[in-house]
Amino acid sequence: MAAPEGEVRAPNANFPEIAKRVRAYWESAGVPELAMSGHPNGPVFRFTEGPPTANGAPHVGHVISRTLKDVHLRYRRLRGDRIVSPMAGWDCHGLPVEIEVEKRHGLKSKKEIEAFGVGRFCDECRSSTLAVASVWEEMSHRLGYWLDYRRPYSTMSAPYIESVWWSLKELHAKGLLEKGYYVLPYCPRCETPLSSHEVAQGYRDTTDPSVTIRFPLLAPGEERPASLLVWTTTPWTLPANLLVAANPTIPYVGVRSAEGGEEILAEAAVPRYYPDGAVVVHRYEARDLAGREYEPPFPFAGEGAGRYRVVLDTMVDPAEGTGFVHIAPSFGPEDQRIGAREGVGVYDPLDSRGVFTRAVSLVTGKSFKASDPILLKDLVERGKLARSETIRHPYPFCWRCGTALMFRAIDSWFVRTSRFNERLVKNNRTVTWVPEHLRDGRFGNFLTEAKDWALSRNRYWGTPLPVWVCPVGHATCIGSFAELGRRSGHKLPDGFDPHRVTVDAIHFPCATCGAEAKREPYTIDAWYDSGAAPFAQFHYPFEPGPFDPTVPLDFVAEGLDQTRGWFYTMLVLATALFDRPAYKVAIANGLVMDDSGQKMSKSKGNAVEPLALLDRHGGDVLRWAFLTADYTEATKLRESDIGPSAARVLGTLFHVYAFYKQNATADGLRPAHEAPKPSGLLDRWLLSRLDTTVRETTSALDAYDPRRGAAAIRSLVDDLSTWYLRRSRPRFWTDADPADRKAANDTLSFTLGSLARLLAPFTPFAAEHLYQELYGLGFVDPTASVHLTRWPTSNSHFDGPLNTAMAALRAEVEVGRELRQRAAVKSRIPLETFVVFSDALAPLGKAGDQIVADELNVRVVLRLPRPNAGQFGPPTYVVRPGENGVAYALSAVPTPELHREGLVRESLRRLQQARKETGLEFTDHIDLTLHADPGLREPLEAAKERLASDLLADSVTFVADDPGDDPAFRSWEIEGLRLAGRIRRPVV
RNA sequence: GGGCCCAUAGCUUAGGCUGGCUGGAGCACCCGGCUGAUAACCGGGAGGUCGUCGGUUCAAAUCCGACUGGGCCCA
Repeated sequence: MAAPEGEVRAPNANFPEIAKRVRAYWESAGVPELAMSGHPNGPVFRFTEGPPTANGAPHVGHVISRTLKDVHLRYRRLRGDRIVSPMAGWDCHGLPVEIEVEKRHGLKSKKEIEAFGVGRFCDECRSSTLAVASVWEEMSHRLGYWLDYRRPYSTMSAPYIESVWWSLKELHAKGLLEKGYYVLPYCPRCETPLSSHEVAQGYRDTTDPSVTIRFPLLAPGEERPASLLVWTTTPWTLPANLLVAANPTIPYVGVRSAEGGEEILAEAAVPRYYPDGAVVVHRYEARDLAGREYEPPFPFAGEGAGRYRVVLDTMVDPAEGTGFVHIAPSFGPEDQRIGAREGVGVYDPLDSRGVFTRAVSLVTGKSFKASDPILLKDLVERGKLARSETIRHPYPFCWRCGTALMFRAIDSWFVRTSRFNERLVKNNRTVTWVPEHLRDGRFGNFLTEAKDWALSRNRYWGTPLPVWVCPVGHATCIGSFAELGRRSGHKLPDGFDPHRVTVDAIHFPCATCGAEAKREPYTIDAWYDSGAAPFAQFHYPFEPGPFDPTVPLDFVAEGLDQTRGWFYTMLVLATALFDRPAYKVAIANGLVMDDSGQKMSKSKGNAVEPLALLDRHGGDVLRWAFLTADYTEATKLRESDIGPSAARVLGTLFHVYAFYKQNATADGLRPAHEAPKPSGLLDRWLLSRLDTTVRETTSALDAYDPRRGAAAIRSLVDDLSTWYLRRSRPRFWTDADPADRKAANDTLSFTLGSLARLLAPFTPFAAEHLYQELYGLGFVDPTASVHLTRWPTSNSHFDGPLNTAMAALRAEVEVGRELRQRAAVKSRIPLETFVVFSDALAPLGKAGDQIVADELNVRVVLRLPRPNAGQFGPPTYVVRPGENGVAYALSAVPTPELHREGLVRESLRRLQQARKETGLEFTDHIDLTLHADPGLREPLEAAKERLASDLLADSVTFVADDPGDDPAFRSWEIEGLRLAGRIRRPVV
């Protein structure tokens, strides 16, 4: 609905517009730079920006974590801290970048990449990397997240890589970086192993075969042919079968099969396999079966010592399958362990792309997954397939390219995190987690079970693993470019690029044996790069910088998904390198859901684009919405809810400011920078409330709970507008008591200025706008920014009893209003008496009673001892009991005199409205001409002086003749009496 | 399959650790008032099995257990 003409609206309460204007000021005046370089001698507040993947666009979840980070950084700056470091950062290496370049150039395999040229490929990766950096920066600017974007750290820069090398050498020297041949999750498309935390991101439900195969026991001489029933969901691993494992703790039985043979399985599995009943012909202990030999399902692996027999292992789950597990040591971690124990070697018939080699003639040239049906068909033809079904279960896929992963044994370099699990746990115990339960819950559990970190990747675009190995196998880990130059005998050129090709080309004689050492052809997990950010961003230890290896970061914040990612890798590196926690406080925000509670994702099409969202609402509004929601939980983003929550606070505050500005016009009225010392009740109360809010907000932000701080501010703004200002309005425009007007002006302006500073961390644009406007700073001087001021301190105005008494007084007023409504007398008509029957004193003495009288529009507020209550009652009074034996009574009937006064007030209100609708400012003088019916004319004439002063009328003239429908007049009917009035600007 | 977290009015939520009076508040809604007042202000009203079931207790939104739904993580 359109606003009625002439209605006064809060100016400039368009938050996206305000944000634009403020941003323009910040950028042209250089405010962020000044703020970020401020307090050079202040206490150090250690922070590191978690580097976003530089080729992935930001999503709404990032808006939350960036808001949380910015709130605390701004707060610390206002407290006088020096933030080390406010550097923005980019995570530039790794598969995501490679995959994008592969797509762009239509490269489908590593072979094609090598044909394309590794150097050229890496150049493409490098240049594609920062393509979305500008989107991130724009998002951050609109959100008001201040970082140093001009000198960001980048995980692909040479100094950064050198720091990473330094750290790897440290780990190597401590024996924590080792090569091994282990079964790892492996992506056949990317042709590289992945780490467990990468795998964790890619589980999806999928349908696989669920088949039971007969493994005939070799039992020359036995009359009845017996087979082991072996269950698997990966038929493609059967050609690599070398053993069958049984559980030593459970009983097995032989059951007569349809063909008359015997099928052996765990007794517990019988009901699942033979729901219609089974004829048990034999009972076995597991140890009876141990050592029995069987005919392998496929012959390709060939003979080998100890192969194709039953072994015992407790890892066999009695509740699943048949109680026999087929063991292919190259394709499962447990399989590898058992195979190694039994000394049967490994057999891996797949090439690096997961394609069967010639050795398995049946499926040669087929990929592992595609081989399942062919192998199964062959088993059927040979009568080996006992049962064939499908199963729906979670299975891991490559988190970046989506290909089904496999587990396979492969050479890889590891960080031996399992050797210092307890220290990870111990260091984590010192961390203040928000939410708290993460510490010993999800994150803590993960640490206890942390496995070795498979660090190496058989890829191209990443930090090269700085390990050179000679043919004998002596490994040399290089910890700096200088060391590499020394070893190789050539000084490295200026602008040396420590990536593959360049680094691969460097060989040197092995320090131990003199043979030529070549680099291990791996890059490292990009998560290691980001975990190194706290020190590598400073090129530690090669350059003097603010990094202190003995001290953890004060604060980090990221999405909950980073518990396995950045939060984890930082902790691992801090523990391994410096034997201390990585951070003191860690905030993890929940994911953002759409308005129906579904996870947002591009594929579902329900993702909200953060730039568009910021455009529509402005950074302040979005920040406020997220800060006042429970951001530690999954947060539903309902766009219709975003606006109102902030408008409630900021809109109200801007209105109060607009009121202030409109009235602070008298000579000598200036906004107060220092706390005034007013004597008036309301002023003292407001300053006390302000101080309460300063204390509460400070304690909330100190405890990393911005939500509590925001609630405190909201409460103050509400009290400011709906009580202080409502009760104080006339003080701002009457010249009757200049001292009082100044006191009101000082109190209000000081409170507004303090609120601007309190809001600065929460809603930086609106806070700046209010501050600049209030003090008339003009949006030009960078040093005058609210973000360069100091955080408000608690002052001497705090007055607990005053806060309590005012609350009690407001409760009395509430009761009075209720009674007035029961009396059915409009507030405009004054009533005689409001009585409080209580033994307690008036909450705020006479001044307080005056407020009550004004609020209720009564002549007198009486306080009487309780026993008197009986003398007051209907019909003269409306009464109401209160708490603790207190009672209230209000005159129910206005006297004729009061009624006349009500008529005057009603007329005044109409005329004021008319003034406003005529388009006059409050300061414009008028000439007023009135015609009224006799019953109205008499009280109006009696109140002529009041009419003149309230309406700023230089003349008030009564005319006896009804002006009729003269368009210069407006007319009203008041309680059945006619009033007509003409408002004119005075003729000069 | 295992673990962690969440559930209070149509919406956003306070309270929960430490059990105790009619479970507060804001938005939206209805009635009325007020206005030198904004996305207003003031009074009143309606709206809650505090997810469900069970247990402990004189007493449970709160403590315990199970379940349902949602989210996340592990395997």
